[in-house]
Amino acid sequence: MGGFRKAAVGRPRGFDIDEALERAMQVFWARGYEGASLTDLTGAMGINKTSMYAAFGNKEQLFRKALQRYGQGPASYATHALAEPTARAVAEAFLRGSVRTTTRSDAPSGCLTVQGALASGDDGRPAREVLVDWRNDAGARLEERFRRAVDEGDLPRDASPARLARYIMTVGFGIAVQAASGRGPDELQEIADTAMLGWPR
Amino acid sequence: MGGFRKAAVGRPRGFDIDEALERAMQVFWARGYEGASLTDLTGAMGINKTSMYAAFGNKEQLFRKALQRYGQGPASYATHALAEPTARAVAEAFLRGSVRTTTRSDAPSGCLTVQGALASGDDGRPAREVLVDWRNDAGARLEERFRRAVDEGDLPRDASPARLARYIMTVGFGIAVQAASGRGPDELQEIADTAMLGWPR
DNA sequence: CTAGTTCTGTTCTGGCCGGTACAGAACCCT
DNA sequence: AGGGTTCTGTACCGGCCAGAACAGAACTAG
Repeated sequence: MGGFRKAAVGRPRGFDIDEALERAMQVFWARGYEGASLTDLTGAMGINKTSMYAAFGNKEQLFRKALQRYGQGPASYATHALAEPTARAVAEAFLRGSVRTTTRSDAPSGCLTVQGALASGDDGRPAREVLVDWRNDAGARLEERFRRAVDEGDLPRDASPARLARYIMTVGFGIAVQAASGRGPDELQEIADTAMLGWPR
Repeated sequence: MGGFRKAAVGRPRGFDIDEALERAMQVFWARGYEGASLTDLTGAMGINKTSMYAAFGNKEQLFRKALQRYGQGPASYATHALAEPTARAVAEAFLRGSVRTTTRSDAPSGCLTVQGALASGDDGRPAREVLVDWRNDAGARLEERFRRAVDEGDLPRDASPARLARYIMTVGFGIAVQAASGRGPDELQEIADTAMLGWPR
């Protein structure tokens, strides 16, 4: 009884909701939350406003869906990196992933979660808050992974998981800013390598 | 024979142009270029639109003036740091300055040049470009200083000034993002210290 | 076929955006 | 005093914003 995601009755949707979300994600990625107007979004999605509202609710909910997709797609490196066997390998994979993701040729430069809403007017506040949470979550998962590494003896006893996680996140954010400024993948990977020079041995 | 900055004749300006610019800078700092509306700006400046247009030209020129003031005021650490005697001291002073500036209690969190316009709509493009230039300039001056350090034997022969400068800039940007996410000065200084662990000896 | 449901395109809204026109106020110089 | 100049306040502009109303189209279930 009930709980169908998609209704079996009524006029069928005339567009691919997944593809439309992908396009919307790219627009948010390039222009940020407030910088992306409904006209920009629906234009890229190939639908009109009414269809967008029917399918996603409103602009903010569309953004949340797009962010979710971002986390499962382009930013999945942040999760996959945690599976590396050592803390060093995790950090390296994380930074390598951030370099690749922020300099893809088929997507905007930079990181959606950084560009999305660092500063904004009042309308952008909800987006800003959800992005702050998103970034903090990513840091917390990294910290947890490093804590495990200490427990396993992979990191020295006196290493601070929180400190290392914050450091790696910070470098990742910095890489995103540099990518948005137009730096290429080679320069950024060099930065990532430099950042690992001080890693505990 | 002309060239007067301020006219000697006509009704005198009814507000302190310097103080108004200071207020405008803070609004741009907190909300970014596009996020700061003329209503926000003139409200904080204590004047109305007409006066702002008469004094500064338009929103973009006001932003440029505010950015200039930012460089000479809150962000002057970037220049002062270059005067430190060693490359390590320069890097440390630069990061320390970025931590302090992005976590001042009397100013918005974060860095104006990062928050101002990372991503934006079409209207924000000029601001975005001027900020990219600003950030690149800061990196170039750091690189030049490190190059001198190599010449002086202060840094090892095989050290890459460009690489080190980009790394320090990247960490500075990352710190700015973290500050905007609400991190406090102690956490950020710890990050800065961590970032220096890999510095060439 | 009809009724019910859902999607689509057009049209409209009130509000805010950056920017301007204009009249009057406040000053200097003669 | 009077003219020239510059600043200030009000009122206004077209344009875009996010969002809603509504009619009709396209489907399923009976």
